[in-house]
Amino acid sequence: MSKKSKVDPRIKRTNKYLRNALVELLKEKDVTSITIQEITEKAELTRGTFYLHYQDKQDFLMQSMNEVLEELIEQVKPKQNNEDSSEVEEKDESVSFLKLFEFIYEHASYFKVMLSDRGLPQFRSHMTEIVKKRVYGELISSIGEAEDGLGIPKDILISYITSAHIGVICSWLESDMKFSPAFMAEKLTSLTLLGPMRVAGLENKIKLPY
Amino acid sequence: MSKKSKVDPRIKRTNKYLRNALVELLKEKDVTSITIQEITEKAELTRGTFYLHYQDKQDFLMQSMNEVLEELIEQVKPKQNNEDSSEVEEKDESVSFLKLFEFIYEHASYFKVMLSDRGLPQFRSHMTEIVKKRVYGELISSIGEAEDGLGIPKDILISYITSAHIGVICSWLESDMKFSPAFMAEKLTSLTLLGPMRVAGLENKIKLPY
DNA sequence: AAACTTAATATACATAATGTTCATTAGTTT
DNA sequence: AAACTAATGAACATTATGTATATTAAGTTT
Repeated sequence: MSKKSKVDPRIKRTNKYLRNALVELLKEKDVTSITIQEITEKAELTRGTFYLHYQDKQDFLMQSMNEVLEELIEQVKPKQNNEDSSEVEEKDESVSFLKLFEFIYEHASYFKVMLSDRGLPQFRSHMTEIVKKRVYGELISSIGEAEDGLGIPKDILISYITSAHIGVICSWLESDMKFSPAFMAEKLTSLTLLGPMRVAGLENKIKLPY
Repeated sequence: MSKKSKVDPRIKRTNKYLRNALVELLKEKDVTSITIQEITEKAELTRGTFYLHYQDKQDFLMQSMNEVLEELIEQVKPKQNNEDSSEVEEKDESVSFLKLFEFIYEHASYFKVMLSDRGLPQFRSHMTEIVKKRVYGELISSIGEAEDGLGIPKDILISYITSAHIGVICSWLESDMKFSPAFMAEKLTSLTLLGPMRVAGLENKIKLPY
């Protein structure tokens, strides 16, 4: 049960070809209009081979999506303090957002198409859940489990922050990563902690309507 | 060129049936796996009738999406001051967010499915653009056209705020509109103006990592 | 290196959805 | 009532899907 599972290299190869073909096709057309035919053609495989591994298109899309996102979850997961370790690794929670940006940077072309409206809608919602968990974790570590007493319903707060994160990630991808992961992680954190207006330096120029 | 265009009532009827059928089907399965057959069947029309009006499924989806969203744009658009009017209607910009929530409330079941991952991905991106324009408008009215001098790149700022709005709208829809449009508009505005942490009352409890 | 095992291929086939055509019926407009 | 046009019904060619099977090729075991 160790790291290296003995998966037939032909299977690995086939999966790789299929996934690469998918990404290539997603650069040209949206996921809906891509057929299994096209995928296997571009992958230079038989259509029968596809059905040897996946039930249908949806199954294939979900599996390849999950592979990437499970890897992402691994990366972003805060290091669990080794119980035996004398050094408690009390690392900053927000480092995980840096790791998030770094991981996305590594797989930029995949994330870019999948988060665009050509990609699988489920990809976005899956990613949103992942980010939400992290946001939630950050908040709890700051304020405890306090259910209310907040000035605002918790789910609104969490949705606001989470979705803001996703939006910034998308715009970063669309700009072809104009800024470094570190820069993005820092800005994103201060946007949330200080609020967008204060970060922009517009604090006094705004009028509160209510 | 007045309001009422003389469109054959049969066409209106057909379109209505098709759109209703779509919404019904979207409650059960995702847009990808819905066929033209099913749509026309549920609408109790011939498949040939469908092709009388639309090129293909995508065309149909886009057209019905645009109908709804153009109506939304109309609603959300700030009233243009009548030049001749002695009373300049200097209404609060943020009223437009109230109108946004009210419109969505009226069409909740449609927005709910379309923004879910069963819906058209283009719907989300289209809506994001609409909201972005309004966010942009609000910002400019507060700070002028200032390109920089902001403490943060403008597109990051705009994306953060815009996407946060969409996220709050989605979570509101998913909760089946637990709160009133007015409540939502107010919370959303203060989240942005004051920042999520200040609104939540967590301002002092947080640690700034950088 | 030979024998075993399994992945990939080539091919064929049934099924389902698409998109088009056209004559006929039914509903609207003038 | 006549003219117009939308909707129907039916047929048809085309394309993608999903399944099955015998054969070839590649990887694993002994």
